[in-house]
Amino acid sequence: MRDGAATRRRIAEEALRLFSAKGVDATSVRDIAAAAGIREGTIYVHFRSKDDLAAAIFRDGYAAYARRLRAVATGPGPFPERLAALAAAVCGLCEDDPVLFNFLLVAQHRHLGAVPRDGDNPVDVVQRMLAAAMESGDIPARDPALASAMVVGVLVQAATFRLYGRLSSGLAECADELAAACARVVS
Amino acid sequence: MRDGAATRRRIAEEALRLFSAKGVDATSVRDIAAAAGIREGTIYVHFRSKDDLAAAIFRDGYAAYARRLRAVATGPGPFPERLAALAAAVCGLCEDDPVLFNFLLVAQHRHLGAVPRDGDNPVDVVQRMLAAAMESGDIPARDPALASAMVVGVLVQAATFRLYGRLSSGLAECADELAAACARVVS
DNA sequence: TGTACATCAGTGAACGCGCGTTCACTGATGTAC
DNA sequence: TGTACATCAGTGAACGCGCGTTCACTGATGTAC
Repeated sequence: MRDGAATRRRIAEEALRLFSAKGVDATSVRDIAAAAGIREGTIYVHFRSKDDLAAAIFRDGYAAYARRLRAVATGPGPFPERLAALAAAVCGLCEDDPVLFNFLLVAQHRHLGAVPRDGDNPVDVVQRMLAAAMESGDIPARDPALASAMVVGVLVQAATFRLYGRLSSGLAECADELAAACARVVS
Repeated sequence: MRDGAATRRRIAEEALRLFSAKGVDATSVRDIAAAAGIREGTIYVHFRSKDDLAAAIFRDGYAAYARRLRAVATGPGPFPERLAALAAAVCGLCEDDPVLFNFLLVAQHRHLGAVPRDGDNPVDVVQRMLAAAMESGDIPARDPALASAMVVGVLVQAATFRLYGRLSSGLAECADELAAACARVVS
């Protein structure tokens, strides 16, 4: 009955953990309240609805993800280095916070429609980076959307395989190989 | 009150359509029954539960998908041709039956755990094809799982972009370019 | 061909359960005087 | 410093609704004689 911001954070944290593990629909408001050590009603002090909670978690996680990618994608270095850094960043995000990564992966199909196309979006970050590289002649020109599908596909599918236990090694050990694959696929 | 097999097929068809459009959880048994022109109880004549229905649709769709890929992946031609045929097959499946493709995409995270690793699995088909190509020296040796992630990633992400309207052209027009991208990424 | 019967797809109404959400209330905290 | 008050995070019990599922029953169909 004190620090509202901390409670809100705890609700979001526990909801993310449960949404990621069981899916949004299989997680009840009571599950979340119990995990956060509060009553159901309290959730509605901080969020308008369960759907609003899920959307807020997705929006924030997706935006944070985009920010981290933008930081390496728009750096000053040469394109090949920035592409390698991008691959490493995706591997790092998947390894460091698999719960968030898995949630974004599973929930994307539900929330992607509501994502703004303003750059707070990991895919747009990649697409702009590749479009700029085409303009400056670093890579051959092709449809930037298709090129970003290739790079995103290589990285996200590898991360997905990792989450599903299809990969024998960790993503960190694959980062260099994935970076090289991204370079090959857009070359 | 007559042809049970036809009714079962109609239930599965309408359920697939609704599951693909709204998601499994947002589709009620009553929705499916109404779409199929029957009463709710009839669904339980043909399926043990709603979950069983969704699982059966996923299993059958995934297996059919695997069969079509296996047909082109294990053909007699040289590896580059078979890889190109694989890319074309994925594009064809996405364009010909976007409802099924979208359902498999969205529902995979729920049902992938129950998928057997016996080759009735699109990913295993690709992985085996690439492992064989490595053995015969068609492509450099690397972790087959990682290599299949790259190829599957390129193709599925392009198809995903297509379904989300991120691609200006159809997948059929991209098939050649995607085939080339797959060849580059495993080279 | 006509009759009796078994089968089973399909019906229709009902079941209870768990869900998301609401709301009057509590009580700790910070602030004004 | 002490008192009165406003604020608002959090409670606890309850709400009704829609969900998946059940089941006794119907009646069309195919079969045996």
